[in-house]
Amino acid sequence: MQTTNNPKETLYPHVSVDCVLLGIHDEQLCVLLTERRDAGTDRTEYKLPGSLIYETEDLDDAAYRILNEATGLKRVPLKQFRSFGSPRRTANKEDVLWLENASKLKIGRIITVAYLALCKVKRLKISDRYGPAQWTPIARLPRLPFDHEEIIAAAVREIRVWLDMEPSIVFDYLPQLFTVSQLRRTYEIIYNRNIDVRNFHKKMNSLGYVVQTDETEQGMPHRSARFYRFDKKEYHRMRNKLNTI
Amino acid sequence: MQTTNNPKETLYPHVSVDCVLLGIHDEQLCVLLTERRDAGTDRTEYKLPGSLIYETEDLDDAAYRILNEATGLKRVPLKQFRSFGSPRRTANKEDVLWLENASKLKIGRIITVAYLALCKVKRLKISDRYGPAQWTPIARLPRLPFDHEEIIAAAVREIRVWLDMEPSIVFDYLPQLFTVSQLRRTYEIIYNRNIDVRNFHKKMNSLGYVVQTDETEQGMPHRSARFYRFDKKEYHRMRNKLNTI
DNA sequence: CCAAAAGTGTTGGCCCTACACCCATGG
DNA sequence: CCATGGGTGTAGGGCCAACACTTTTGG
Repeated sequence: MQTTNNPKETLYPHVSVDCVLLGIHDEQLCVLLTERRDAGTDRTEYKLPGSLIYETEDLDDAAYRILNEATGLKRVPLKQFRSFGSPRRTANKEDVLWLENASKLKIGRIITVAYLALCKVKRLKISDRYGPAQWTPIARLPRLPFDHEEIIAAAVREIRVWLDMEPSIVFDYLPQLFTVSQLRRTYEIIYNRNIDVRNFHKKMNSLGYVVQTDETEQGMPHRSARFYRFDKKEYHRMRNKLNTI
Repeated sequence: MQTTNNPKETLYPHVSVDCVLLGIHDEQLCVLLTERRDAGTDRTEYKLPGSLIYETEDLDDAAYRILNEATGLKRVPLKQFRSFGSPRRTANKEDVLWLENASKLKIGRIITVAYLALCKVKRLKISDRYGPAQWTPIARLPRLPFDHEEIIAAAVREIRVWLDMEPSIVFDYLPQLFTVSQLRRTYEIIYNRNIDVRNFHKKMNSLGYVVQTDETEQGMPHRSARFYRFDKKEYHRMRNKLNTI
């Protein structure tokens, strides 16, 4: 892959970054998987988007690079949530062969640092670098290489904690104008439970940073829903107030 | 350090594990630092207990090895909380020289995986492998190598979140029999705020897994306090019930 | 008897939950 | 006019915070 000895273009074959990019498609929580073509076979297998880091690349920068290569997105909040380093990660020789082939490097052991994001499905641009990407329901994952299944399970647990502590990430996911229903469905799918409609309305109206607009959703075969927007300034004002107590 | 090519005794010079071992001493939150002797000088400097991992060593196993080498403890709950991999970690040449000297390996870039634990101060046994260890108040840290100051700051934020989600870790820290005061002081020091005595008593009595014993603390120049114990079975029973809803 | 810490209840506010009906729109 | 989802209020319970006095012990 690399063509020079410039450390910015030289891979560091000991540490990788994998991104668990979550999104919602057909009312299901999905994860973005990229195709992995095994040399010499015509099977198509899937894996988490990820890559070895470069010699002088920061972990966060590597995660944003992978995000961008896989989706075309740039400013989605990404969270490092755990590192996986079991020596048995590379127990499957087929996985190692594939990686050695893809990186042109001799691979021994690899520690991977896992990142998490909530992404808009629609904005997805298919990357030509790592093969096409595909949203796959969490509930119907194919067999994945290394410990990617374990990483995804940890990510699903983690995003709920993250969303509890930093509700703004859900607004990066939604369009600028959204209805309370869209917001509620998003929560329901991420937490995998039903949420009471009235209580949810009350809650959102009490927050202060979810504000009504005068616009409504048109063309629905039922009463039209009001659009709301996320007030980022108010959100950060409230957050700072809490932190300084 | 290593003497053979056995992978169990060969260091993997790309990934290290650092442990932020927190404890309470003189009513202050402290972190365990180990001495680092710089070759050729008689200065004594300090660092977090940590080490490169071995070729075939799991990250968690490395963390427990470091815990044991630094304190003699074996079964303290350790939590991986973040990895640090800025290429600028190794910007200070003195730090790199020291590490190369200590490991007898050429060091380029290192990613470190940071772990956290709450340890009993009293049980501390001084390790002879990495030099003596010393409890140092968080509020008065010396200059530390690499990004150890940043790692400690992240650990202090993290332990509060961890304790909120997994209250049992505080009972691993306390003696088997403890008074409500001891428990409360522990919380006060970790969260760095005062806690109302009556409310705290009520709360602990309502939990179900903090149970009275018939024993009392003797020899105090004031009314003697009742000892309580942690009911581990009840704790896990309640925890499972919550998770299955 | 004094100092020092142990222990104990009540109240109000906030937030969460449960719960049922009318409204607006497109077809 | 009907099907579909949009939108609304109240009451009860649990948890938290604030707050002051009596009890026990050793010296």
